[in-house]
Amino acid sequence: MGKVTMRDIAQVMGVSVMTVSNAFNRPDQLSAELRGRILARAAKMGYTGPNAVARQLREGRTRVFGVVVTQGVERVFEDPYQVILLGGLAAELEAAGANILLVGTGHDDVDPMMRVGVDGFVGMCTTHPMAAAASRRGLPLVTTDPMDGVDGWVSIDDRQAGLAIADHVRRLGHRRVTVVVEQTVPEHPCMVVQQPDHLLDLLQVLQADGIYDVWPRTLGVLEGLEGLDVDVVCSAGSSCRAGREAAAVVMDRQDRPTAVVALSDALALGVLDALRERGVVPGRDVSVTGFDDLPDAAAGLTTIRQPIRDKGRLLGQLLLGQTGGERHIVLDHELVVRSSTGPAPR
Amino acid sequence: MGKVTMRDIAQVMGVSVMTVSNAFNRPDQLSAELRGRILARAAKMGYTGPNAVARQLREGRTRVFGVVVTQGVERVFEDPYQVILLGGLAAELEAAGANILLVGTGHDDVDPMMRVGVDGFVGMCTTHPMAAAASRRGLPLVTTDPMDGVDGWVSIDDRQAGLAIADHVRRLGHRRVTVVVEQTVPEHPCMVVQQPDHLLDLLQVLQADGIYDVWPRTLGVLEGLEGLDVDVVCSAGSSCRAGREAAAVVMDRQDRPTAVVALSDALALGVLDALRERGVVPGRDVSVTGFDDLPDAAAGLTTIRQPIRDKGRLLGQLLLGQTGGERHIVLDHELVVRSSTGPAPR
DNA sequence: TTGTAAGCGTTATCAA
DNA sequence: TTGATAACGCTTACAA
Repeated sequence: MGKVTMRDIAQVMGVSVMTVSNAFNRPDQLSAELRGRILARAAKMGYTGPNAVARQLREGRTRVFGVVVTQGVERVFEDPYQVILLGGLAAELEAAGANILLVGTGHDDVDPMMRVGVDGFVGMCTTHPMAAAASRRGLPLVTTDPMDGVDGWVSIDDRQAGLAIADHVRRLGHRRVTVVVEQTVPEHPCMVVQQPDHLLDLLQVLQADGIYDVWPRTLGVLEGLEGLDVDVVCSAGSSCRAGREAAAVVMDRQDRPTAVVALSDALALGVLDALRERGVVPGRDVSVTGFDDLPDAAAGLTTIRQPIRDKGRLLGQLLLGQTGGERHIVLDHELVVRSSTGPAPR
Repeated sequence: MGKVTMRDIAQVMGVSVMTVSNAFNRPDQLSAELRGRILARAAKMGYTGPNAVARQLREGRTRVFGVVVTQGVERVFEDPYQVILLGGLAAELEAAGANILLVGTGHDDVDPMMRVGVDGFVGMCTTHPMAAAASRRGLPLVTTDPMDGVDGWVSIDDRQAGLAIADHVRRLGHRRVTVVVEQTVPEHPCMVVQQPDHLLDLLQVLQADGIYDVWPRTLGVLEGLEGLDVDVVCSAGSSCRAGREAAAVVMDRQDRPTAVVALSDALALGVLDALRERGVVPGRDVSVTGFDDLPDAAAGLTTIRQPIRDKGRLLGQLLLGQTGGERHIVLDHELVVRSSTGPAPR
């Protein structure tokens, strides 16, 4: 029961396995009458249709693409940026009859990347170490950020975007700025306020290991703020909650900054919450900027707009081989100024 | 290239295929020296490790579970409820070394449910028609709502919860109430204001087809509001946007209700947005209720709290066969009263 | 410690 | 229209 195969049916009906197979896949290859009898009999025997895995083996492809995330699968769902991106990817793949497999980092010694049956991988942001792993599989691999040795990537010019944000803040007259950086490495403590120079050293190490991928963005921001009085706070991931925690650290110190530059909207929205809780008015008392232009940012967050959904779509097309020659795609971004930023109070 | 198999390696090295297999899977089954040579040679030949699909076929399992969604994969990501549930499920499965496959409804004539290599299915809410399809595969199937013929489900007592909401609204003195119902069938027009009786007829048909699964909740609400002046609005899905649209219809009529009962928080949050845009103060001018207690509801939405994440976790355990005998799990819910509801204005 | 044989369940090819 | 044969790439059981 449940273990019925085409062979069983063929045997019982006195036909060949091939005929049974054809009954399921190639109706035109046999008489309607025989086909009907086979299907009926198969149903009666509890046959549940051609085994998917056997078929995949035989056909040499799975119609499944793996999305690789290093922070534990469930974290993906907490980050709106990733959720939107995934939505675009899903739309594209689904239209092509392909499915998405969420691949975690594994728990024990086994590397799940090696055991999943997929036709290719998408490396989500913050997941660079998996590049090597995916390459080991010898399968197509595309990523959400520029990276060497992959078969394609889709990104914006993160460094320029970082510069644009910094420039905006500087022009508003802010001289005392806190940058909230997403810290993706669990081993390193979060929420530590550091001087930029020391932080850059750390980040550069991470970047060299391929772990820290908002490096260009961070670099652009810090470069653009050079000469000002800058602090950096590392947050635990890119979520609203993390942003709130970060803001708590910043705001409860004496010597508050007049501007907080968060490296993602998710973080920035958390910062805004924390400010309001303290009766601080964003854009007047303290300016706040984000990055991504999530839907929630429309309520008044100054940020960098990037076409997140399109990123996902294009990654899907890249994977499906639908795009022409260009496999390194740089999308446009745009500074969107809203009410969360204003002139530095004097 | 890329097509190297164990046999190739075995041939080249003059050993058996089995030895090569062992070199990769059973280090203790051969001398470290030989193993080292094999691995080195394999790498040199461009072998990328044991073929995942072949292994799955041979081992008779994939370590993958399919999450079935009927509304198109990307819609899942728009619904916070589903996202949270998925997070819990992912955490549980990942801990067991299993992965999640997002299964869409397919585009052409092919039914993806029949072609994916999985060990079982999770039927997300609003996806009942897939129950039959999943059953056709003869694989374990668990769902987020009570359903016959499945191997398990995890839910709350939706009808009681609906009654609790209605009761709360009634006690506050509201006599003119609009219920916002999630309409999941694309074929039917949305945003149509209907009298409850006619709506119930429609919903009952959908329910009979297994398409409308907040049926108990809806029934509880309408039952609890019986005798009052009740209108019903059908929204397009359960999202903030849909809620905003629904509220627009409601509020722009003369003869506004004094209370809006939305059947999900996502909808309710959209309703709140729409009210505020119109200068209407929630809880004073118009009361609003939701359902789920999403994080965003904490800002002031009266709602029903249900352990969404736990639902996902338990579904995972059910699928992995980790729960004891009980395969029909009813979780607790709780009415949470916040500022979005208040006495009916007179 | 290494090798042999026999599938896992399907589909492509080519012959009948 | 139908059937026999040979893969697809691997691993379990058992033998050497």
